Amino acid sequence: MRDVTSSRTPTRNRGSRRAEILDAAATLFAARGFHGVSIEDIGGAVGVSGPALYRHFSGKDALLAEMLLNVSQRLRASAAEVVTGAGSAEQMLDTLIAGQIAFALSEPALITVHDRELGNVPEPERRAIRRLQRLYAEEWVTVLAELYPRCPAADLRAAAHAVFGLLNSTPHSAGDLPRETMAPLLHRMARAALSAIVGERGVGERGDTERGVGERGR
Amino acid sequence: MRDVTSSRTPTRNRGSRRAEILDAAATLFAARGFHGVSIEDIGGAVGVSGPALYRHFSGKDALLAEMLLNVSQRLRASAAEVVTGAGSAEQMLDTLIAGQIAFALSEPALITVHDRELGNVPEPERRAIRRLQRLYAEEWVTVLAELYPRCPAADLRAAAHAVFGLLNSTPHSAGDLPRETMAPLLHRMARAALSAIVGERGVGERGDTERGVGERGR
DNA sequence: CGAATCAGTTAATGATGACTAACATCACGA
DNA sequence: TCGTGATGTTAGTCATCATTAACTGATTCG
Repeated sequence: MRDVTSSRTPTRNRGSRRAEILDAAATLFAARGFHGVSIEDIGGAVGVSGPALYRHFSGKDALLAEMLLNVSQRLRASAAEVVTGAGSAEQMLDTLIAGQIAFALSEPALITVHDRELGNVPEPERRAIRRLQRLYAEEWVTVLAELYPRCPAADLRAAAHAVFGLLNSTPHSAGDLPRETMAPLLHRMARAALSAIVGERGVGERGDTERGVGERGR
Repeated sequence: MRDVTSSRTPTRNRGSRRAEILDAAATLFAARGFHGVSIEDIGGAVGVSGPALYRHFSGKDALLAEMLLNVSQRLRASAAEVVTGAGSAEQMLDTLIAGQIAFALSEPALITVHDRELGNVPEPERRAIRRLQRLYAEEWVTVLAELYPRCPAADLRAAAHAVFGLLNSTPHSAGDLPRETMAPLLHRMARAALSAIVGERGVGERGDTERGVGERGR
């Protein structure tokens, strides 16, 4: 359904405009949020003005939907490939981590939009995206379950999401470190965080039940 | 500047409406984004309709500004208190982590809005908020620098932000685990992630330079 | 050479939304 | 009791914005 690059590609410069628009829109959405960006803004960012977008997308919603669908498909496919392939669970986990880092570092805007704007995707494709996201997370859980068989799946899921948060934080603290330093640092941190899933007593076990920070405004 | 609860408090139920509005707005902003929420929506959420808000805030921007300023002040003050107080660096770090977890778990909406919507705050207070956020991060860096004196400050900063990402991920993976399980899990993961700042060779050092995930759409 | 289609353009149109104005309560304090 | 100020209400106003319409220039295929 919904033919991408309808039937034959438009003679000369194939879907380049389409990709250009998606790219510019991702950057803008990441910076100002879906509703903070106008069709005019997106058009302007690629050198055309306003309603030219409707030659490529059926609307702003559809643009966002395609963008997120694309991202979640890429992530999911790459994770599935890793987990289906050969190697120990340890190796798989390292490859999953490396893949997520590479993605977060090379496409920070997409990562940002991907976990912020799902709520603005219209319903048919919203479900599809959510499903792909869930499948992606489950690939991680599968590998983690092999490494920590005693651990409840819910804990593994929560831990996986926490690591996503860790790895996807790069867009926010961007630019401070060169990629060659940042990537191994994140990898080590993610690896260590996951090693801590199992509940050894005595690390920092106290204090988590304390009240909220600075209970003033109540 | 800009008197909160102007001069004397309004006769009966002091600033309760104000707080109520801030609370409802935080939830809405977290769910649909600043521009995705209308003044009517916010009013409706507290049982008044529309422009009643202007009796309490000078505008939508000002509402957001006050909300974020409040959050960053609370976070910063609590961290400063920890670091200024007594205890080893290890203890301080645990207390910082516990504080951040408590905040993220008890006020997920505020945490979400806090690191998404800064860009929509008008300029006078935008700088103030950014400054407080920076100071908060620097409290962490101070403690980390004591624990890892050989490590460049830039790395520590990046690591701190990564841990913020890890801890603040709770709003997204919300509900899966009870707080009594989630809090210690996050604490252990954060602690372990920070222990990995120092670059031991041989953990997962390969593979981070690989290409982006599923290099299709190019 | 056409005819068709792609890819743009500018000018409506119709909603929505932030903010203002003008008017109503109602609880005090003098 | 009267007035004053805090707090609401409803009905504009003015912008902004997504989307559509009507039209134009190319490029390619027959």
